[in-house]
Amino acid sequence: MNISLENLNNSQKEAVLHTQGPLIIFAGAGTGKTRVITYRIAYLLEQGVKPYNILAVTFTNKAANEMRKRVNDLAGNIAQEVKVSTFHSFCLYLLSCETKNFGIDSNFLVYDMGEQVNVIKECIKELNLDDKKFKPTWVANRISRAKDDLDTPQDMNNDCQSKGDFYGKTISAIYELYQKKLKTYNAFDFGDLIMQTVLNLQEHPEILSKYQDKFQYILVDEYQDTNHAQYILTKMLAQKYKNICVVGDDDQSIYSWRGADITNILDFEKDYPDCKTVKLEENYRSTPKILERAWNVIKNNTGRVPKQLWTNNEDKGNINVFQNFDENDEATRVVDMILINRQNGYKFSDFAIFYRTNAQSRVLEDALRRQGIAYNIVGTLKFYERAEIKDIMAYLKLIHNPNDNVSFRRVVNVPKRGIGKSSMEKLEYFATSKGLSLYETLKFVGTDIIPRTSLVAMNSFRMIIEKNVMTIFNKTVKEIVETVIEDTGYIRELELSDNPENKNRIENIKEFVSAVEEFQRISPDKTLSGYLSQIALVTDIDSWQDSEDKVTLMTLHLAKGLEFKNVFITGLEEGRNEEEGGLFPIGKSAYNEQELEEERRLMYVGMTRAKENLYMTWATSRTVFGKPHFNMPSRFLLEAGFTEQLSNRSARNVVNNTPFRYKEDVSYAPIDKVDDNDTYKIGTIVYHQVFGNGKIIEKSGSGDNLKLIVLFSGGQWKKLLAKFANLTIIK
DNA sequence: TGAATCGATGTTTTT
DNA sequence: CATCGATTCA
Repeated sequence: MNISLENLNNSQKEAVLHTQGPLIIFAGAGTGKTRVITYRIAYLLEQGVKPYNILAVTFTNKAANEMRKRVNDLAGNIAQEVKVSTFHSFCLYLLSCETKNFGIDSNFLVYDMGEQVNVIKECIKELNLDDKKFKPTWVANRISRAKDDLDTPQDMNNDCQSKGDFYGKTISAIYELYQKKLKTYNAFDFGDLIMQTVLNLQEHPEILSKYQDKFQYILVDEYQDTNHAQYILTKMLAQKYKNICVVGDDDQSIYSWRGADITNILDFEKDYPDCKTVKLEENYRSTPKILERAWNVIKNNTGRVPKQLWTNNEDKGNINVFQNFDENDEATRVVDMILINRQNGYKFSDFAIFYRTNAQSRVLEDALRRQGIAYNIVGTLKFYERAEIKDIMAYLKLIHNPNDNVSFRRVVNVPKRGIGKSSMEKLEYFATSKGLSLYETLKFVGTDIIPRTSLVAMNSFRMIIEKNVMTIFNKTVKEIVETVIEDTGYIRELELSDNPENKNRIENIKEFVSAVEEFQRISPDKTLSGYLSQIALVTDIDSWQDSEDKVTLMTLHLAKGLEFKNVFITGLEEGRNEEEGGLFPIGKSAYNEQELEEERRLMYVGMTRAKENLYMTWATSRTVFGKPHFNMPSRFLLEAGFTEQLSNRSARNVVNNTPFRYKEDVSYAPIDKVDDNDTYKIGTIVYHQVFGNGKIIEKSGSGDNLKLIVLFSGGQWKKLLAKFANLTIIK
């Protein structure tokens, strides 16, 4: 092996060659981050570092797979032994290896969000709490955040006690019961995977030491998205050798709502005072135009690590901003632009449509389907979240661990066996009083507790599980799945009904069977238990194929790390007031500086995905919950420097004749962040004699020179000199 | 027991 | 508006 570093620029080379000691790489969008990581690993191997001494952590399986593949291409088969995985699968691996030492039942499972919420519902019921006041999903969220911060139920309780937070104290009680239940069901949720790994390693220094010696070289990708628990985990592992390299971009931190702590990247230099810092600022992805606009947006954020992307790329392509009448108009416009632009030789797979919320995808899908354009939608109805898949999975989980009450409840009457609510309640009651799982209880109850017909049905259900439990080691996972489908008559039931949806469901189950087959082919751990623990960590984007010639639709969050020649960012709408909220920046985030900055980073991420053409669209009217809402253009459009745009009807004609023209206001004044005038605040609603009511979106200058940009209802806006505009403040 | 109907409720974003 | 849950009726 002989790694040539010819293909790297100086900063990249610096990052690759610094093999000993802590290193932080600020890698802006499109600056060849993955290339640096893969070269770095290859270079380490060339220097004689053993592959099994290297750990590379990413956030998605897709990123992990890609990295593994690219290291392999570069360094050859030796790279197979490098541990490349996501945080979650790494912890799963570690916990599975150490079940004995950590005192964990080796049959443990990973619960997904739905299952997590189910258990929480149970807890709320059991504690006689009002589920209106303690919304299960909200509680689940609170608990997950606590785990991200490594807070135990006791920590949470103490914390809330000292703050006098009565509500939070109750949540800590739910949290405590929830943990107890997870223990009896022998399950971990996502947060547990990380937190339990950390806690156990803290408790067992000798085992920690073993892993420190094993992973002497640690690489963390997307470091800006790590939460406290993940931060502690990497810090612990790296403590002995301090060969830790983290790669990230504070401007692309978009997961704080999931516990990601941006200070982890900003404070790295404090943790490792002797660390080396490398900034990658040369962008190889986008045109100068795109970078300039993206920069205009992101520079409005405070507390950034100073850096600015630049590029030598050819200045081609264009940026278009479209105002549309409503969301249907917007969708039609997007599809029109795809069809027009395709005549320039682009494939459908060169286009991506991004949106802020999943709900926006439907209208876009309809428009694409009308034109017969093939599309791939990533994220909404996740494959493994479909009811039919979850049903089959629940059977598998029960076979793996019959005490899993969550799965038991899910499928005891699926397909219909005539087991109703009242019978289940009786079983539940009896199980609670005996302290047994539902499945165990079923073995003891007689007709004195549950009516004969129901009991017979329940027992036939139990026999299906039992029969499969006995053969679990003689069969492949695929065979078990097939037996389950056969024994339960799941597909037969679907075939009987003439619900057209059922055809899809059957297709999905068949797809599921082939996915299981695929698992068997590639996974080293081919057992049922291996399968179940893997599958919980699989996400939609992992299986997304970019080889097909299809338009890609996804949320802006999922877009991170990807690139497309043509990018649409849709729904760029500013709300008119705090109560109604907007779409992007979403909801109340426009009124909270921290949240607003995260929205801005999300916009930045979206824009920097584009290689050649960027389209940004918004609609004056958008239907929300069946009611039309009137919005104004997003402030991000203004920040980017677009104060004029191709408007509704005229735009389409302009576009058809000269497709790639765009209007922009190059003299757009830089935004003055100093708020030295309290009369006119950003967000203030004002009245103008000619234009009516509007909202102040931006301001610049001061005193007599104070300039305001006011967006008036109806979507038009004006730059006004405050001195002459004679505005009346409404609110 | 289970299908049907009514009403409340909700949208960020997801490993 | 669409989905989920609870309540009602066959």
